[in-house]
Amino acid sequence: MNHKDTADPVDSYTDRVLEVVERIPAGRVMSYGDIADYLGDGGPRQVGRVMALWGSAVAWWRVIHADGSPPAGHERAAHEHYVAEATPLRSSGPMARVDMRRARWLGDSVGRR
DNA sequence: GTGTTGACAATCA
DNA sequence: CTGATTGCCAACA
Repeated sequence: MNHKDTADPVDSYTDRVLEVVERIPAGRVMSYGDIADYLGDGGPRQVGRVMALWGSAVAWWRVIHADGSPPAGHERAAHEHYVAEATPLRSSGPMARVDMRRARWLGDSVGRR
């Protein structure tokens, strides 16, 4: 029958990444690598690609770099959200970034910190 | 099939 | 803190 099924559910991987982002509570953030690690597949670049395409449909400001810096080109927009969401910031210098040590959120890890 | 690019990450200077 | 370098993986020309 079909030689190859055109399975195009918007990419199962894309759907999985967006679902995790939706799961991130306000005031917390996850790094691209953390999401990839949480899914157990792909890499930080694959997550970044999904966010670039569908990020506008989710809380993209809660997905940032591993060093706590917002995505390129949206630093200003992200900063507005952090203030509104009461995200722990660390303005230890000329540029403000998220305090990953406190804002980093993992799945149902109760024993965080 | 190869080379380049990208909303990345970690390490070194 | 800034910059450069390497590793990683997928999409694109």
